[in-house]
Amino acid sequence: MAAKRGVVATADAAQAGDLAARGDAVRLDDSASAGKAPRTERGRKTLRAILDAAAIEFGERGFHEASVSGITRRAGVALGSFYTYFDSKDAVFRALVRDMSDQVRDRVAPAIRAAPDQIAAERAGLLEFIAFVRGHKEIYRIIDEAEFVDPESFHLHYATTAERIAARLKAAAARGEIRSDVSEVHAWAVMGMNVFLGLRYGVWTDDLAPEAVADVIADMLVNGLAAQP
Amino acid sequence: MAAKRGVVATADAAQAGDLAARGDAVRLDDSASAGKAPRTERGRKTLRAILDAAAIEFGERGFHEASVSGITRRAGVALGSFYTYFDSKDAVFRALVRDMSDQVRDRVAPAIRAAPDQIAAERAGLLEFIAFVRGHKEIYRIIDEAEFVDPESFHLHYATTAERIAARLKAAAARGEIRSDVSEVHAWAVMGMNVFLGLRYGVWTDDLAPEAVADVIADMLVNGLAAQP
DNA sequence: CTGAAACATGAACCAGGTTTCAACTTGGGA
DNA sequence: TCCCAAGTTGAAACCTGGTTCATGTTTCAG
Repeated sequence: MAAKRGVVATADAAQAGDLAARGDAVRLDDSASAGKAPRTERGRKTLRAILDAAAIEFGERGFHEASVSGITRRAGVALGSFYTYFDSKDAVFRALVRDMSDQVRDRVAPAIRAAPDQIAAERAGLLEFIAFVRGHKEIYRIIDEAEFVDPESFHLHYATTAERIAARLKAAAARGEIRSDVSEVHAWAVMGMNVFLGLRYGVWTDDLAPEAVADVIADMLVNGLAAQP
Repeated sequence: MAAKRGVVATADAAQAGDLAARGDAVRLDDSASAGKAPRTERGRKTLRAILDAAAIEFGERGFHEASVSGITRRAGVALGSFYTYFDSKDAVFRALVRDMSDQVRDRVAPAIRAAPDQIAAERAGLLEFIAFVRGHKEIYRIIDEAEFVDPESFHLHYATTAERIAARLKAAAARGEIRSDVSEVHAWAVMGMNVFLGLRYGVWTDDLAPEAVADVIADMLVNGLAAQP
């Protein structure tokens, strides 16, 4: 768990520490609504506290149950300060969805890149994804709820994820590592598997090691479900 | 498209015709909140109109954007009549989630039962599921939003679906039709694939025939992703 | 036919939460 | 040191929509 960062970081907000720990100032500034980016260090700290608090508030209560006053209370700032950085409740949510989507990608991509072959890559990707989810159980509530609150981001998240999977499968096929006829359908199948396995073994319970899940799936990707010889 | 059923069925409500066409009186009576089941034919018609309208309203606008007055307007009944049958907005939603969950099962199960072997069964199940989804695009919005509005139903829906899949895979394994080590992990993988393929090829666009999707997946279940000899 | 139960109606009530705003504080550059 | 743009504050205006309820209408068993 990250240490507190100044007086504005309440105990609650500190729980989302690594969101802030990335310390990505450019992306942080982008997160605020247009024309509302902070201009001083003080402002950046407040924006950060609000974003961290929002991730927790939305994750725990869902978009509609969540309240702006709940966010500011967790962040330890006044209600009005929220509107210094965001135009609306919707706006923070949108910022958060984009941020979460980016975080998953940034976390999973390196693991995939480091794998020696494509089956190992899919295994590593799933493994890393489940691990990520265990540390960010709020991600499902936020991305799933985007279907209703911010459909564009929802669509974009899954469309680009599927495209990324399709691209890497096709590249692997070109290298002869997997079957040559891989398609968008395979990509969506892989994505669907991963998302549901993340929900079941990442969010719902920790009763099975991510490695065990990844092993089963890697084996299934190689051999299918057919009876083994 | 089903024909209108009496004056209370507005054009909008009639779109969800087959919900009513099942004409399952017992389940319909269950749908109302406790102690609010209709006792006359007139009451049953009104409840049915409200349920049909609710499916459309929730499907189009999502739970929170949807309004009780929107439901009653579509159903062609007064606002107060809603509370003759349901205790709250949450209550209709809950009734609808259970109903949708049952509908999917009732539609997919026979197709699976009729298949000659387990791979054919999985293919038929996916095929039927995509077909069902194309006729009920609102199902994703309703079941997905249950994660927030009615978590128990959401959990139950996926937990029981996964159990059903696991059970049929294990039975097939016992018959020697598929690999003998199938587990809950395989079941969740299959479910995840199906759900996402339904979203992509059932809800998002109709650009690929369900048969084509099902063929690709059936082949993948037999041979995996590994390079073909 | 008749009356009591079931059903229908929609204006009004009300709680809860978003957003505004005018007054106040802070901090860093000149 | 002084100044002012940036940032902070929280009470209250404002909205929205769920729920209630008193009144009127329909149904059907006896």
